[in-house]
Amino acid sequence: MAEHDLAPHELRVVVAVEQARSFSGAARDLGLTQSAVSHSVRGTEKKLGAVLFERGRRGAVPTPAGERAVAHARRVLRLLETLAAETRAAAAAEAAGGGPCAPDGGTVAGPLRIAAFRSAALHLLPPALAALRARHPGIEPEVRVVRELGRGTAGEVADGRADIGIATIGTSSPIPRGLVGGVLVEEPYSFVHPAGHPAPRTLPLVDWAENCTSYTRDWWAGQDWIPRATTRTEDDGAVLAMVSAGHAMAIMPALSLTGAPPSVAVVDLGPARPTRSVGYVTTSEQAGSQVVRALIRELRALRAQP
Amino acid sequence: MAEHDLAPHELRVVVAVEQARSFSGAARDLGLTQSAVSHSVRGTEKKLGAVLFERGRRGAVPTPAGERAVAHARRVLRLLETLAAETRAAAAAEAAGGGPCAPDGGTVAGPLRIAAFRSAALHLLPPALAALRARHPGIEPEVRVVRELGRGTAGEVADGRADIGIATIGTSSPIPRGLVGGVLVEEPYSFVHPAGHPAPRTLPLVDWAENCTSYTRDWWAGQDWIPRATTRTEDDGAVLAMVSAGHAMAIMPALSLTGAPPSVAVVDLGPARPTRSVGYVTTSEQAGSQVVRALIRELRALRAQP
DNA sequence: TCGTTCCATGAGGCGCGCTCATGGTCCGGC
DNA sequence: GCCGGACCATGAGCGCGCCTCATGGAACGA
Repeated sequence: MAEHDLAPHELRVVVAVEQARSFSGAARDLGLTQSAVSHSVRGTEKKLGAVLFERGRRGAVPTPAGERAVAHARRVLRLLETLAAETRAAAAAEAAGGGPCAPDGGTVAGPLRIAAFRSAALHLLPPALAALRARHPGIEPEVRVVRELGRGTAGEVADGRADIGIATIGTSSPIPRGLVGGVLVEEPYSFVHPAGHPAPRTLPLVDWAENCTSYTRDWWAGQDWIPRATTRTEDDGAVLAMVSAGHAMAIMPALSLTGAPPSVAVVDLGPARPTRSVGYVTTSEQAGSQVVRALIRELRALRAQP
Repeated sequence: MAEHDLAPHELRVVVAVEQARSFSGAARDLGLTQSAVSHSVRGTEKKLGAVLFERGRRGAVPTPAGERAVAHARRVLRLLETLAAETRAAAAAEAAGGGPCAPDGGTVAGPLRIAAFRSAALHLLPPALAALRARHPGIEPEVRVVRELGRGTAGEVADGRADIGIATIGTSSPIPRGLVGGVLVEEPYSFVHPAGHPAPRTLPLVDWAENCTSYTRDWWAGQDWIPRATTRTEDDGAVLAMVSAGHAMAIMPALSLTGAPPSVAVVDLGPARPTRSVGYVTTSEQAGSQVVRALIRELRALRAQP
């Protein structure tokens, strides 16, 4: 049995090839020769005993086995970064604080890649990140907005492209296998319409692609009226703009309504209102890392004091 | 900035040094020279910019930074194993099933390191592992017997030396922080004595080091007799041997009595009998992995059909 | 047919991780 | 006190593995 293990540079090559969907492109990205990439991939495939990429005229496309390997490779690389950052931080804390030094919760440092859906990135993360940076200046957060469609932010985490994802969690989109997570806030939907409109129910309802209608469907079923028409827009920002301009009404979650202009009237839907769960998703490895835990702590703290 | 990353063999060295608490010991364990270990650790420390081990006359002891680094190193290595195993499994599934291939939950394969206390390893695991191998031939289980003393099997799991531990779970030994687990069986203690003995209560009581007396203490308190004498032996196997030979009586859990010879009489203690909980302990990371879940499933299936 | 754009392959240089050999330091024993 | 042993450190040298350079083959479009 080949006890050969995969070196980090081999993992990087495989990740780059998947991203570039081409050997020569990956070589350019990595500052290597196309030959080096070809040799490296071949060696990796030999060690694993599996073909990772289907080579074609138009580049290289990963096989199912390759997809898996790449996703894990990204996670390994990320964990190596974490190892280095946390070890350095621990050493620095030890040198500075001297003495027996707090075993945990000392200095936290290193990069933190966050994937979030739009309204969370705009309204939920900024205060949390401000508090995080204030407490731990060494952390370097990086937020990427990901549309909550398909595999959504959880997919980014599963594929190793993010350390933690801010996602909507529900029965129709549970936490995927192999990932861990938790609910941060249960936020209510409200009825929004142009302020001062005499008959908002006569306006067309607008919806947006990311909005999971399953949250509001039950509520609609219990109503004694249905909207005149339903149109669909790009995102919740566009919905808010249309409502603000007086052209539509909508059912929107609280997070999308943060900082809504006064031209938008927000009406609480009462005790039977629909709600959605917003939570975090991360990998089991990262769940143990200091940076991820620190962010979750700040997010939890916000819940009490928004 | 040194963009150098840590190679798997460097991680292995660091882990081995932590385990052996000595450079030369780690070298022996790895089949390397003491010099190689010294060079490797020094290089790793240089790359990380942190001292990982305090070298002394009596070996090497990890610094706080070293502890962190080792813990992460074990995770990285484990994740690399998972990468290889899952990639191979995906490739095999692809080759066999052909077609678009199930994205998940298909073939389960890879190493599975189990720590168990003696009687569980002897009587609980074999049927579960047999069923596991039958269902998933790709899994490579490895059972290590660990005395349920001190940190016990849970300690093995916490330290990354096992993926799952079979442990006794109770108020005096709860599931440690940071680990997850569950109860598999609630098993009763029985009174055992030499078959045909006219007055078994006159025999001395034997106990063994691993047996947590807290389980049986309450029961003894409710009895109207106390044993003539109490002696302590190595393990439950020795206890059974002494009872079988006619020299003693004992209070033993069902698992230790599996396959007891006919020379041992087992007496049910009735509805007020003491019981103990046997369960599994694993890390939150491993809890999500396919192999661990598969084993737990088999163990649960056994509960119904022992 | 030629040019372009992919990936594959063979030969050679060179860095890195290994071993061997040796040295330094602290300890306990006679 | 001095030696022997158990540690780890360090320098020299060797060989394997990874990279580059150069070249080849295959597919596609003009």
